[in-house]
Amino acid sequence: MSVTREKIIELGENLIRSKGYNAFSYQDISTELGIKNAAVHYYFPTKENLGTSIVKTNIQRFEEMVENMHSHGFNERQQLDTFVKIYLKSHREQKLCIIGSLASDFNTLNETTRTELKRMTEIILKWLTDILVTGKEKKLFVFDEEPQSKAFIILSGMVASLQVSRMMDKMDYKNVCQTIISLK
Amino acid sequence: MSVTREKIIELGENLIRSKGYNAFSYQDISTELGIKNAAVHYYFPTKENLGTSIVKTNIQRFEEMVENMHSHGFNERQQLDTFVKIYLKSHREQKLCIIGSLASDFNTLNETTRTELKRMTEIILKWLTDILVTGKEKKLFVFDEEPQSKAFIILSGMVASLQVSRMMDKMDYKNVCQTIISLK
DNA sequence: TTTGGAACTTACTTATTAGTAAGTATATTT
DNA sequence: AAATATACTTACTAATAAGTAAGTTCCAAA
Repeated sequence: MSVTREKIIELGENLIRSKGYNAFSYQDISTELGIKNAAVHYYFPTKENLGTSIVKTNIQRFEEMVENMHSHGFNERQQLDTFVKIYLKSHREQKLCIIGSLASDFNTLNETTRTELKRMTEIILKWLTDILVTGKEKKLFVFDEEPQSKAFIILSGMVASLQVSRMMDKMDYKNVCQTIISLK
Repeated sequence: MSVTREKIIELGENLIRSKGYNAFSYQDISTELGIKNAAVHYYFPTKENLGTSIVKTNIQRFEEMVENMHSHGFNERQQLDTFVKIYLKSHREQKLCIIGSLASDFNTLNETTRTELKRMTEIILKWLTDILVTGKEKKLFVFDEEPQSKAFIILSGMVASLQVSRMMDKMDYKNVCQTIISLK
């Protein structure tokens, strides 16, 4: 695959996560890459195309991470910790996650991008739920709630704590993440 | 105060909460109100003015709600339930809360709107923390975490559950809220 | 050596945006 | 009755947005 194409996706993702979908333009990308506006359209004819590709890339990256954890024999706790680490990194970079950024602009997204975003959310929630169920069976986690609700709350907590923490100066973000998962 | 002015603020708030700050225009407002674009600028010269006024109005509304609860002798549990009800209503209306919507666009907001949004977040978090502390003293709530962390997690949970639930079809949102506060 | 395609640029168009300057109608005050 | 203020409209400007059509450069295959 083309290097420029990959750079556009990467830059687009970072722009969405820092400025938001409706605040970034093809000009932002082309200027940064030292190419012309039309060159971005060459790879992604419309902004919808780019948006959808960015979400698809994120899904792929997540699935690769999960596969990677399996092949390394990570247990459920280690897998959950790895997931939380993604958010710790986002917090350090002062960026939102792709779900949180696009969720706010959901009503302005086109159908295909929406569908992919929904799919991504469902994939993560399913993975989280599975991990919670198996981890509980293995007595790695202790909790009383429905695994599905618990998964939903962990994801919501991660997504919004990035958003809210951006508005708070002093914040023990790591501690907040620990409390959110709070699986003894 | 002018009726038109109030209508603009109300409409602007709803537009931010459904489309996002960078996706709505003065045209959206003027068309809906049957007035001209310039009439909106008459009341709010710049979009920054409008954004700031919308946040300020929300702060005022929140403070009035708190005063109202105090004068009605609501205990801490009743107060927390009232707070959660705001989010249940938002969920029914398929809208985000003002904090969640603007948090995503935070980096594109001007300084004054940012400051007001920060102030609003701090006011809510302080109120939540106080309620948790007092409610725990009165043995209305039982929890082990730091009240500040708990307050942060409750707010984050409410904010993001609106965002994430918008992407999920079937959802027991009320149950999720109950689990988030999960104060026995 | 030509042909074809990939990766662009040039040079636009059209639409929409925030914002403004100057004017008008109507009601209120002096 | 004249002056003033309120609440707009008319008619713009300048900037930026997404998107496109046609051309160019360069490399690799036939």
